[in-house]
Amino acid sequence: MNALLERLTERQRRILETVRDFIHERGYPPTVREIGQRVGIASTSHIKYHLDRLEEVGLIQRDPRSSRGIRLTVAGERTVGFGEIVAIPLVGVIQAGQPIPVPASDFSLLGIEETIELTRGILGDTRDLYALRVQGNSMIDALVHDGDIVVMRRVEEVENGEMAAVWLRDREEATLKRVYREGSRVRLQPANPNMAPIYIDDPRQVQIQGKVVMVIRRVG
Amino acid sequence: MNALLERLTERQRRILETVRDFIHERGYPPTVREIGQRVGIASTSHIKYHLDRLEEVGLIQRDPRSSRGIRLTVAGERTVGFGEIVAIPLVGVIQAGQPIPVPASDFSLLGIEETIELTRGILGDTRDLYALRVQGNSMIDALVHDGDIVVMRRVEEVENGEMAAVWLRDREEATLKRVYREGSRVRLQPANPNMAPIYIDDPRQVQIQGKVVMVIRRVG
DNA sequence: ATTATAAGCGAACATCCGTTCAATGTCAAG
DNA sequence: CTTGACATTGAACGGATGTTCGCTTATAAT
Repeated sequence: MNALLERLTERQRRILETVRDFIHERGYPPTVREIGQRVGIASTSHIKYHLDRLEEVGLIQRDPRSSRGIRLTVAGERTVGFGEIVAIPLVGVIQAGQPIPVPASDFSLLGIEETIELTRGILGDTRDLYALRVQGNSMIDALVHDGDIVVMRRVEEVENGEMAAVWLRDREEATLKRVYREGSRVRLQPANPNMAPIYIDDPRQVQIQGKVVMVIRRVG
Repeated sequence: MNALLERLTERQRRILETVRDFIHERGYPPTVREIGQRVGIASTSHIKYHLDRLEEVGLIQRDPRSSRGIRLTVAGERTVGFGEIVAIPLVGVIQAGQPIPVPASDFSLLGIEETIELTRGILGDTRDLYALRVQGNSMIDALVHDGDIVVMRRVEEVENGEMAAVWLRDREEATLKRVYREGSRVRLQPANPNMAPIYIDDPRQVQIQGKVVMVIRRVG
C-alpha cells in the first residue's frame, strides 16, 4: 500500500517518528543532536545522512540555514501518522434509493474537492475514513437528517451490533442501522429506540457498504 | 472581557501575532532576530524584553537554552486567535428535568477536566463555545440521543428559527428546539420533521439557555 | 577476494542564536 | 525639574546548531 514506507530502514522510520513526537511534545522541531539523543546515534553527521535520505524521498522538508528548520510533509505525516489533524475526504451523498458511495482503497486525497478536518482525539482509528453528506430525511430513523455529515470507515464486514451503512437489494434502499446476525436471519435495529427493527430472512439481501464512525450536524 | 489583551501594548500584540503567523507559515517558531525583522525592531535585546513581558503574563512559554523554544500558550492562542485547533470545554450533561448548564463568561479552561478539540474549519464563530454530553433519550425529537455531544454557544437570545437549548419553567424540562416568536406566543419546532411543534403562550415560560452549534455522535 | 553500498563515528568550523550589559530616549507623575 | 517606569539601541559573549570532512565497520553482491 505504501511504497515509501517499505523503502525506509528501521532507523529512518524511527527518526521520522522521533521528529513527529518531538514536535508534538514541544511545539517545535528537534535539532540534529536532539534527534540523535532520542534514537541513540552519537554522530550528528550520521543523522544528517538519514535526514538527507528522508528528504530525498519527500517525507520531510527542510529549510537550509535555519535551525530546527524541519517539518513533516503531507506524505511524511501520512506514513507515520501525524498528531493532530486528520483530513477526511467528503466523497459524496447519502440518498434514499441510492447505494452509499465507497471510495477506492487507495484514495489519495488528490482530486477530492472537499475534505473535513477533525482532530485525532475525537476519532478512534483514523484509517480508511471518508465522509458523506446526508440528503433528505430518509435516514431519520438513524437520528440523522438532511445536511448532516456521516463519517464512515471502508469495511466489508461488521461486528454484531455495529452501526453500518447497508444496501437492501430488494428494497433498493440504503439505510444506517445496527446489524445483528441472528441465526439465519439479520436484524436491522434503528438508532431511535422508539422504532421497530427490520428483519431480513435472506442475508444476501443485506450488503454492508461501510461502518458509521461519527455523525456531525452543523446547526446554522 | 479579556484583561490580558488590554495590558498588551501594540508592539507586544504585534509580536504575538508574528509568532503565531511564523509558526503557521513555516511549521516552527521564529528566532528572536526573525521576529525583529518582521516587526521592524533592530535590537535583539529589545525583542527579548517584549518576549519576557509576554511570558510574564502567560501568553507564551519558552524553553530556556533552546533555540526557537517558544510557543503560544492556550491563553496566547486565544487572545490572538490561533489557527487550527479549538479546544471546547466539556462542562456537563444535558438531562431531562435538569436545566442545561451554562459556564461563566470568563471560563478559562483551567479546572476543566475534559475538552473536545475541533478544527476551526468545521466550526464557524468559535467564541464562547462549550460542550455538553447528552444523557438519556429525552432529546430524541431533536434527533439527538444518549451519548451524543452537543456544542453550544453561550447566548441569552436567539434569532427566529435558530436551534436553542430552552428551559421550560412550568414543565421543568430542558429541550433542544428551533425557536420561533409568533406574535405573543412561542413556537418550539422539533428537528424531526415528523413531530409536531409545541406552542407556549407565555413567553416568560421559555428561557433560552444557549444556542446549538453542532451535534457530534461517536458511534462505537 | 573485491567492491559497492549503507551505516556509523568524531572532530572541526562557521554561523546562528539567546542572553547580558551599558547606555540613551520618551513620557507621564510627583 | 526630577524621578521612575517603559521603550529602544548596539555590541559582545558563550553556547547551540547545521554542515563538512576523513575515517571505520558491516553487509551483500560481483
